[in-house]
Amino acid sequence: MNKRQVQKQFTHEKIIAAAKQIFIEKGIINTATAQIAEAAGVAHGTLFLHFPNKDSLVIELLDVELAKFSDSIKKLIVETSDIVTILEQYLNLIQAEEGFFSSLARELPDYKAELRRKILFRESLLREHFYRVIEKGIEQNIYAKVDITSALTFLFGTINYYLSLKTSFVQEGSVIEKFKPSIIKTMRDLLLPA
Amino acid sequence: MNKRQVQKQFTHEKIIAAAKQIFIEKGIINTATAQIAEAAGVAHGTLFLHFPNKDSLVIELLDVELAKFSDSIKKLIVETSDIVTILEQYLNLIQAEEGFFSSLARELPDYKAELRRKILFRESLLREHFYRVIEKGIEQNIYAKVDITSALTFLFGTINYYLSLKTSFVQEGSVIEKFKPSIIKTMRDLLLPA
Amino acid sequence: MNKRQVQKQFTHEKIIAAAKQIFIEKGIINTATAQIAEAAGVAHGTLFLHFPNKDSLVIELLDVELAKFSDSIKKLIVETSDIVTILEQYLNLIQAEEGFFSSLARELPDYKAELRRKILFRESLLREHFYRVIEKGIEQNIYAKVDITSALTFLFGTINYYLSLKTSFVQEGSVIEKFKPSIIKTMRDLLLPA
Amino acid sequence: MNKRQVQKQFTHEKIIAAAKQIFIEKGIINTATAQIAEAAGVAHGTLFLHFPNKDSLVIELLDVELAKFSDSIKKLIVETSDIVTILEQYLNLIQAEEGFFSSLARELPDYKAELRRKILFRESLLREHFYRVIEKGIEQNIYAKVDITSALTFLFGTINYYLSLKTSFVQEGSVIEKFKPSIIKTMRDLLLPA
DNA sequence: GATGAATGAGTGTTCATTCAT
DNA sequence: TATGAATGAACACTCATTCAT
Repeated sequence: MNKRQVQKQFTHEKIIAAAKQIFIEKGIINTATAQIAEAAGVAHGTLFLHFPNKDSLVIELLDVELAKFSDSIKKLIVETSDIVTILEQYLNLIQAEEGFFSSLARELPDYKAELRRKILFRESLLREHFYRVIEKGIEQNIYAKVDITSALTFLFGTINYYLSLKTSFVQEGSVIEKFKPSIIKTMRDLLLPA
Repeated sequence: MNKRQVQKQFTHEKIIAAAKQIFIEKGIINTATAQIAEAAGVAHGTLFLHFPNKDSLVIELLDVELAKFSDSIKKLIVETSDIVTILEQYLNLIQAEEGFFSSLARELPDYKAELRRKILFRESLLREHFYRVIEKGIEQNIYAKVDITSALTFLFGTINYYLSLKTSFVQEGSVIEKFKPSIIKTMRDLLLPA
Repeated sequence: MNKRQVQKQFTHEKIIAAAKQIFIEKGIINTATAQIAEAAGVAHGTLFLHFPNKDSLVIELLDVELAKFSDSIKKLIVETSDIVTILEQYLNLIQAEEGFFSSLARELPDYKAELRRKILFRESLLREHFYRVIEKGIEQNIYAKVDITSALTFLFGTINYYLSLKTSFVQEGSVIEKFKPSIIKTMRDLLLPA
Repeated sequence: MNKRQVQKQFTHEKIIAAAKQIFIEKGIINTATAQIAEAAGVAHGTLFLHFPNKDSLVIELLDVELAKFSDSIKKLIVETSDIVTILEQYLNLIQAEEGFFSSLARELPDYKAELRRKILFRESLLREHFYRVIEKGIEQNIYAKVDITSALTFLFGTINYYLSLKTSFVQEGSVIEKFKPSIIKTMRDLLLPA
């Protein structure tokens, strides 16, 4: 990669980084492209040199971040078989990027159908992993015979709920941290009833 | 109330009614005040005579609707003691106004803090009712000893999740209807494990 | 008409008048709506209160002006039967609004198909009037048996040519005035050959 | 010419060729320089290495093309003395490059004064040729004693009119072909009245 | 000589809010 | 009380031109 390409990629990353920062701070849908460019330290027009339109920027931003996240999760799930441990670590991963996931949860319903589909598809892949772990546990009589699909929607729905309304639940600090014990407890109540 | 006041209230209601209709159809945040006024059959400026700004209109609209809804729920909960029956009827009530609740769930994260607080406060009242019913059931050894708070967040989180992403889950018809059995099943799995 | 309506119409006319002025001076396609608004002494947004978009403004401007012109022509043609006299007066009418017609001729090829069709339709009505006058003259053996349609395209094409390239033919003053004798002479050569 | 110069000229020609293609397809005024560069297979910046600005490119493009055309015409006129034959062949030459001439006619009024002057100068040279042929015919009592200058403006004006509004007169195919008979007939009516 | 990333002023259009009528 | 014309900042996006590589 020559200097030119390095420079270009650097600019690209500056834009994505600035966009991510803004995304976390206040969401990106209601942020003007001019502000994103300014935060990135590039001219407004430059943004459109790297992304054909605002949507594409958002899509790439989310795609990249979610891909990173997916990788971490996959690794995690392969290494562990206990649902509680997996859940604990999954929540830790979310907590580590809570600003990001909070914005995502908040804005998700406003995204264009295509982007929403992409994101929900990733979620469904994740769900499948959880599904198999629980399924196996049920087969081995470790977990109660629950409706796995609904149990998972409970799980994902709850996490989403807390994330999307984060600012209503905590003034500062992490929502996930605050509610982690209760989320885990309930999944345990469901899968391992006394 | 003299004639003038009657007229004023009538206009006020026309605006709220039109706003509600629009709120259900496409949400209100991305609807121009001019369109709301037009739908209400009043001048654009009239809207600002009745509401100091757009936010106030949204606040009142939601307040009124949620108050009505709360009343129905209260009645329901007083009359019944079985959580599954209550849940069933609660979901029916939501389903009856699904357009409204779907828009609410979608837009909730975008509302100003004050409005969000109001709405969540109402939800917390509701939660308390559910809480007491479950608590009683646990005391009477009918339900398992679950963490009630988290169980309820699971419940509300899930419903919120389906509502906010309604269009991703159903092309037409009701999401609540579609997932009602699974929601109820999971609550039952949680409270009444085999 | 109450004060409100008067005021509105006044603003509307101010915009149209400013637009016409600009249209004559430099054409309107390459003029920003902000400049038109400024010239009219109204806010930029006001322009879009009176016209849904820039095209509509152009269409109304041309429609109104061409309608006025058409009326004058109709009157003229009804009153006169000698083609040379008609032509002379027709050219005088164009000359009276030469700035306008020059811009029109210049921009015509750039207009959206619909607008171009509208304008050419008006021209075709005009052409019909000329057609009938010449046809009658031929029947009465006053004029030579020319192909009327092509003769008229020669006429309109020529006028259009001079108008669209006005600035290339005269530095100041009127192109129509300059070439009127030659245009009339040629039509005479064609219809009344020695 | 060394290798570098050869390369440079090659690039130069590639740009001109691409520009011509685009000019014919959709005009060049409303085409971005980036698109022209892309069509030429060179970098955007390269274009400005060969032409100080967009206008210069247009000027050279038209100059080269019109020079070629002029040569063909000159040859044609030298070889023939009958105005109808010349006219027929002149129209054939235009028709052979109708896309080019149609774009030219459409955009001509929008060009900068200097370019317009250049183009009209070439036209005037052409006109002179026609002038002399007709003048000779009149002297020899073959043609009627018409005002030659105006007759020629009629001719050029008409052709220009059809070309500039080509899309309004034919959906596909050639305008010149369509109106050739009528153009010729009218010139004949004018020069050779019954 | 060629490249192509960067620039930034400019475009048409929207919309919550104001205020004279 | 009700009206609706007017405002102007804000928006996403374009493009001829520059200049470091």
